[in-house]
Amino acid sequence: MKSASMQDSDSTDDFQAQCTPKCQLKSIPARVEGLTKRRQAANARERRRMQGLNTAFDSLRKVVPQWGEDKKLSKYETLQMALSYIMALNRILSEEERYINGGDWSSLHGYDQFHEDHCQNYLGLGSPDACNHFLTESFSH
DNA sequence: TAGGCCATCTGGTCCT
DNA sequence: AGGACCAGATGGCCTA
Repeated sequence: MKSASMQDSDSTDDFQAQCTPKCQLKSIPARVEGLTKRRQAANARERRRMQGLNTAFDSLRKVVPQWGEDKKLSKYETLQMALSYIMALNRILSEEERYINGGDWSSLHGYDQFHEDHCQNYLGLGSPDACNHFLTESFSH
């Protein structure tokens, strides 16, 4: 790729400045090979790291409410969904505490707030039917 | 076909 | 020195 070739030529220039022509002929292929091997090892590590990240995203998708069975949430959507879901659960917990301390379930708004936040801000779903279906699916378990 | 999403490569930076 | 993490670039695939 573009940046790779730039970097390779830069390091080759540095090397040529410190080495005789004979030395260069002998060692450049070995040096390039060494660089290539290190690069490939770094690429493999990066691939593993990103695969680990994707595994984590998959785990998150499993515990977060999801639209239907077919539509896989994107990474961005997964993070936004997790955020609003956690916030909604927090609200429910704090309102439950209020109820236990003499409050009233009619003031339970966490569920509604999650509905409003997520449908409108994150998924851009303005339709009441779509949002109601989402609510039913999300909190039925 | 344009736009969104993703995987991969890469170089730079920080940490151990 | 080597590994982890990050962000930019690039190309492939899919969908409206």
